[in-house]
This record gives sequence, structure tokens and C-alpha cells, in this order.
Amino acid sequence: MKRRNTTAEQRQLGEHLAATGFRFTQQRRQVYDVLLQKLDHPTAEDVFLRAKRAMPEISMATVYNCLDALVQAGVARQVKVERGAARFCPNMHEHWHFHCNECGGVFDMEMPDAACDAFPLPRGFKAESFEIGAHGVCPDCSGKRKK
Amino acid sequence: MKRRNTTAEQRQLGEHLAATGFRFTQQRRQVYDVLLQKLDHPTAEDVFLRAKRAMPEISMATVYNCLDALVQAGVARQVKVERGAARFCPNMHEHWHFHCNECGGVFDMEMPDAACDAFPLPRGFKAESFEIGAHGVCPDCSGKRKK
DNA sequence: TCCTTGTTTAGAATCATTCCAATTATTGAC
DNA sequence: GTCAATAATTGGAATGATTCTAAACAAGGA
Repeated sequence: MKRRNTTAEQRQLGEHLAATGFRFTQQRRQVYDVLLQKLDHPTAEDVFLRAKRAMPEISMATVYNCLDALVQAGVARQVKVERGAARFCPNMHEHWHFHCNECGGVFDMEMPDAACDAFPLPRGFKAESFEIGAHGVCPDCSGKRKK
Repeated sequence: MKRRNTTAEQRQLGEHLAATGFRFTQQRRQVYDVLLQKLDHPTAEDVFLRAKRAMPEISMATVYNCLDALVQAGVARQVKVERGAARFCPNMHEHWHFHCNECGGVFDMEMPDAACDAFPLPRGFKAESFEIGAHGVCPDCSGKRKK
């Protein structure tokens, strides 16, 4: 179940880290694995607990450092839709996040092609990134709520 | 310079607070005044420091309580574009926020009519609110950067 | 292999926010 | 206007998330 051999994803991870001047360490590999294994937008603490299972000596500080490196290397995104802890997401496709108010789940949503064009900027503003989030109720919770 | 008489905005504030079951206190009036006086998206601490000038005994806990009440009463919005402290904004027009990476400034941007329609939701999802933010460089900083 | 430098570690420190219990202010009923 | 009920304010303590620190360790190049 837990693969320690080099997968295609990990080879890519190594390249991305190297390209941004980061070293390819066991801990970063492990943290990235955790993100890939369950795409449920875990918090740093979630990642810590999951990474600990395969690497008991890993520390919280390292998890923060690794997540930061992954984000800077461009293989993960930090998501902040709600108050509280940041969440992390290895999906580097252009997408946005739907946050369910009932179950707290975060869902990846496809980004329409014309999305950014829908937000014209006044002269002089230069956007480097857009962040789009919605709050609402997901299908599961919507069903339950109707009794 | 500091008006303690009842303005049109404050009458509205009273109505909104009453309608949501909140009391119309001196502190809430003061905090709302602070938001209206400088539309620069201050943090709770900024608001605290500014409110202190006219009301030296006000406490941080009260500022948080007041801001929360204003948000719940629908006369202010909480904005979280960046890591760090939340910012507050009395502009209740539909709008989104541009965040300048250079100067840290936050700018209100007009929301295009068709904005939310641009993000279709899969069957079963029900959105209650959208939050849109962009990071980039504002005109002032863009000019400076070009030397 | 050795050296340089980046990384990991545990714990302390910090920042933003929330909670607490006692005091005070507001509001509605009389 | 007075009184009681209840909500709000206050300062400080507590919490939660994240960042910092300094020493030990590991990765990668010479």
C-alpha cells in the first residue's frame, strides 16, 4: 500500500524542486505522497498525522516547510476558503473551490475558459493570479437536509 | 472632525442592528464610523487603534465583537485575501478584491453582472456566496517598479 | 570522502482570534 | 422615569495556527 519506489509523480516532484532550488528530501517526498493519496484538501495538521504513519519522526515544522516548498515549486496549492487552518491541494489544474457549510468539505470545480476575462481590471492593474471560492451546500448534505 | 451626531449612515446602522437582534451601542457606532472614515480595508487591530482615538477605553475584544455584529447585521464584510489578519470593508455593493503584492493594498473592484453565471455548478451543489480575489500589482506600484 | 549549505527537529515565540467572568449599558415593561 | 432582564463591554487568560530558533543532520557537488 505504501510505495517507496520512485513513481512518475515523484520524478516530476524532484524536477520541480530542483528547478526552484529546493532539495529533494525524503520528507518532501512523503508529504507530497500524502497529498496525492487522498485528495480531500487536508490541513497541515492532517498532513502531519498522515505522514507520521509512514515516517514517525517527522515534525510539524517540517510539514510546514515541505508544504511551503511544494507550493513554491508549483506542485501544490494552498487553499484558504474558510477561517481556520489553510488546506492543501496537489491539483494544479486551473480550478476553483466550493466549500460546503454543512460538512466542511472542499470540492474542486472546473474553471471555465472565459473565467478571468469575466473580471476586467481598470487600467494599470496587473493580475498575477485569481482565487475563486464559493460557500454553499454540497449534494450529499443537500439531500440529508431535506430529511 | 469627529462627528458624534446621528448621520444617515448611523440611522441605517441602528436599523440593521435592531433587525438582526443586536443592540445599538456607542462602541458599534464608533467602530462603524472608523470603517466609513477610511475605506482602506483595515484589520481588527487597525480599527482598534483608530477607534481608541475617540474612545480610549475601548478594548480589542469589543472591536472583534462589534466587527462581528456589523458583519452579521449586513453592514460590513470580512475580507480574507492574504494570510494574516482579516480585513473589514463597509462597502456592501457586490464587488471583489484586488490585492497588491507590492504595497499590500486592497482595492474594491466592480462585479460584472454575469460574474456568478460564469461559474456553473454541477447538479446538486447550491452556492450561497461567492468570493473572488486577485493578486497582482496596482497602478502605483507598477509605475514605481519600472524605475 | 569531505565540505558547504540547505533541511530537519523540538520547542519556544508570535500572531490573530476567541473565551471567560465580572461589571456595565441598553431595552422593554410597568 | 424606574426597574428588571438581558445583552454588551472589559481586561486578561486561553487557544489555534503558524513561524522562528539553534543545534543536529543530510544532500549534492568538488
